[in-house]
Amino acid sequence: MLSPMTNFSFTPNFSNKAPVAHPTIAHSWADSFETMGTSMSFGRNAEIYGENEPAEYLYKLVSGSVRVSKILNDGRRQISAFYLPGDVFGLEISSEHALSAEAITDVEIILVKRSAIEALAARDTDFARQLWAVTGRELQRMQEHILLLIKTAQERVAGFLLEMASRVKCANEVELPMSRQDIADYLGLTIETVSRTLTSLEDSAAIALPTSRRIVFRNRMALQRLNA
Amino acid sequence: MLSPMTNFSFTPNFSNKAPVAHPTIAHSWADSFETMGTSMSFGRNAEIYGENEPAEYLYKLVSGSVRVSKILNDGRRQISAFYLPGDVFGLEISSEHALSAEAITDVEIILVKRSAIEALAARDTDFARQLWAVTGRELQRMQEHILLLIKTAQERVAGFLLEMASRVKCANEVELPMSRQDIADYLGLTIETVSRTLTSLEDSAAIALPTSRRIVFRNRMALQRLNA
DNA sequence: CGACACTTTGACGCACTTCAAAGGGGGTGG
DNA sequence: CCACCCCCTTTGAAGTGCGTCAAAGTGTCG
Repeated sequence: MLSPMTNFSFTPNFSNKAPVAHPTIAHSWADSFETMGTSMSFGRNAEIYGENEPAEYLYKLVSGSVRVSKILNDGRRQISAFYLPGDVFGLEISSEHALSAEAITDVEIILVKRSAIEALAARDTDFARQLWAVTGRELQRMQEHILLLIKTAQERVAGFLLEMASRVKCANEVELPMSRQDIADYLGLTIETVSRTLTSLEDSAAIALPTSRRIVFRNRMALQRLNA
Repeated sequence: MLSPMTNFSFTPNFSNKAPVAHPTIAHSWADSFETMGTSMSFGRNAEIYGENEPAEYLYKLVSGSVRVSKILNDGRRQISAFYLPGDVFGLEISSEHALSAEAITDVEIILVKRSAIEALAARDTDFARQLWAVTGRELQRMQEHILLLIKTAQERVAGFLLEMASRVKCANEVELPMSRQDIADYLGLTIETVSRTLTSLEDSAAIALPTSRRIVFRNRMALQRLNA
C-alpha cells in the first residue's frame, strides 16, 4: 500500500544568517521569520523531521512542496497536510513531533528555533497575534480535511482539486507536485480509486489531464457541486 | 440520516459576574477565565452558537456535554468535536463561526468576550502561552480525529471509546452523554453500523453494555489492538 | 397503558478495495 | 537513436464492508 521510498537524497545545505538576538521589532511576520531563520535545502523524498524527534523548530517553505504524514502500525500512511511555498509547518504542541515531514520535490526551507519564536512572541504582541493566526488557519485547514474524509470518492477528489487550485494562484490549471499515492493517502482512498475517479472526472468533461500531474479545469461548477 | 431536533429548550440563564476591566494578572488560566466570564445555562439540544454567527466569545464548559458540528448542504452532519467539563471551545480564527455548538445534555458554561481574551493575552505573556497551548491541544485532537476517519468501522468505534475513556477519569466504565446518531456523525458512519459494531464488540467480550449509554471495558487490550 | 424517541437487528445492494496485469514516460546504456 | 528498464499510472474483474431500507425491540415519560 505504501510505495517504497527511492531517490532518498538528503542534502542539508546550510547557509548564513544567525538568529538576531537584540529585541528589534520586525516590521512584518514574514520579515521576522526570515531574519531569524536558517535556510536549508532537501532533496526529493528526504525526511525533514521524523516522528518522535524533538520538535525544536518551526519551518517556512520557500520553494517546493512538503507532505506531513504518520505511519500507522499496520503500515498504512495518513498524510495530514501538504505545504506549498509560503506556508509554515511544524506547529505542534508537544515537545516531540507526532508526525513526520518529507520533501515531495526538492525544497528550500527556512527554519527558526521554537525558543526564538516563543521569545519574540513574548516581546512582540503583534508577532504573537500573527503566530496565533497561523495556528488558527491550520486548525481551519484540518477542519476542512475532516469534512473531505466523510464524503464519497468523487467528492473527496473534487474537493482536493479545488483546494489545490485555490492555494496556487492559477486560473484554471494546476501542476500537482504529489503522486497519486500521496493523494490517496491524503484522502483516505486507494491509489486505484483516485486514478479511476480522475479519469471519470475527465470523461465527464469536468477536467482534462494533459499529463498525469497536470489538471486543467474545464467545468469548475461541476466540481463545486460535488464539493457539498 | 439526520435525526430531527426535538426537545429544543433554549434557557439562557444569565448570572452575575461582569468582566474585570483593571489589569490584574490572574494567578492561573482557569482563574482568569472564570473571573472574566459570564455564566450561562442551556437545556438539552439548545444551540449555543450557530454557523455564520459572529464569533464574539470563547466558551468554557463547566458541566454537561457539548457537540460542535456542521451541516453539509445535502443534510449530512459532521460532528467536529465533543466537549466535556473543563474543556474550552469556540476557538475559531475567523470572525464568524464556521461550525455550530449545541448542548448534548443540560449544560453550564462560562463565556468570555474574545476581545477581553485578546486584551489579556497582550498584557499577560503567561496567559497568552496558555491560550496557545489550548489551541495546540485542539490541533492535536483534530489530528487524532483525522486518523480515526481513515480506519475501519471497528477501529473507529474502538478508538472513540478509548478516547472518551481517557477523557473522563474513570477506570473501566464510561457513561456516554451522546446518542448513537451523534457517535455516527462524529465517526463518519451510520447509526446502524455504530450499533452493529458495538454489539459485535460486546459479543467478542471486549466491552459490556449494561445500558445503551454505559460502556464497561472488559478487555481494553483488544480495543487498543484495534486502535492501530 | 400508550406514545415517543432511541436502539437493535435483518436482508440486500453498491461503492470502494483488493488482486492482477497492462500501459505510459523518462532516463540510461549500448 | 533505439532499446530496455524502472517507476508511476491506468484499467479490469472479483470480493467485501458499510450503507440503505425496513421492521422489531427497549426504555422513559406522560
